[in-house]
Amino acid sequence: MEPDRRVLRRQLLAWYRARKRDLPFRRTRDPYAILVAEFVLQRTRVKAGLPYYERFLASFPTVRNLAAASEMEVLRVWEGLGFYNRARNLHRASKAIVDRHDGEVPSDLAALKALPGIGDYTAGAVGSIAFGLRAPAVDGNVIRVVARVFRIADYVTRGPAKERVKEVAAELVPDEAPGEWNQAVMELGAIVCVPRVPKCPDCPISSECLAFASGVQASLPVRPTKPRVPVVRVAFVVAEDEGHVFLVRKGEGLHAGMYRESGEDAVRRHLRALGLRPVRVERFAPVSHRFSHLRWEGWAYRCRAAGEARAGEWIALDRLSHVPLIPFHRRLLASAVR
DNA sequence: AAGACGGGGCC
DNA sequence: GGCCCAGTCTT
Repeated sequence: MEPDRRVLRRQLLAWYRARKRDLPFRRTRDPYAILVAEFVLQRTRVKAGLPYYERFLASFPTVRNLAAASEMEVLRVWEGLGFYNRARNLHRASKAIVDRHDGEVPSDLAALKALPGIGDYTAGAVGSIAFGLRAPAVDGNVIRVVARVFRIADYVTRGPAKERVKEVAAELVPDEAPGEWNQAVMELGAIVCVPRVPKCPDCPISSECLAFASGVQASLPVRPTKPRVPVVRVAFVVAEDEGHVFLVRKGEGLHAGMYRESGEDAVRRHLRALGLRPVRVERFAPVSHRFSHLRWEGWAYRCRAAGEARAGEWIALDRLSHVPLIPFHRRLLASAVR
């Protein structure tokens, strides 16, 4: 028997209103603050993103503030959170909002989705929470809750199961308080209907849950297993030349927009291009770092160069705190220049 | 439809 | 060590 939509809405909304966490982005009505929160929370747990949300708003309190900042300043605030294209896209979005929408976050779905970094989820979240639009916001939590309550047992990443999840999620959104409803489903997925061992005894809608009724909740939703993590051989170099460190700003790809050390060969090439002569290169520390989808293995080198750098990406040691680095590089540099 | 893109939490 | 997370963009 199908879950009762009316019971689902009533029970879950009542639970949410009584038990929701007191989160800073739930205390504001400012569409810009809500937009910032949604960007920060893309593929990121509330616990991990919260400090960054606060820090970001403290640094850029208004959309015009953000639009006026440089990309480097924005990335400095984002440093450590990951998925750095989010920061670049949010920055670009702020500029578009100033240019095309007179500095006001647009209040319709189409205009929201036209902004860089805003897809179906974020448009629905901002639209419903900030502007009361009856739009679904289907994130990982919603997929999990819907797959369980409606016992959707096929791969939710593709095909008809994916469509069914989106369809059900959209149909459940009530006319009244759509923003509260979307947050209620996400809240349930975040603290009760959790991935591994869901807390069904605490669940306000377990009476309507088809997965719970048949005891299969822990095995839903179903996702294809992911490919193996490749190993990348690397050589990182710290070049010492009167206190300068050689850094390369990444254009695109991994860590786009961040500064990082280049590989040994690239450093030698670049040093020569700068009119410098690599004099000595010595290995000083093994490098082993695992990311979510790849692993670095190799060595870090210290090198000394002769000559005087004319120009290029030389950053003085005492200015390292002013450029966006990934945390791994910051730690490596700290150990290298100690 | 699949792959790229971070980093951290948790078992 | 593997899985997952308040996703989006590009092939």
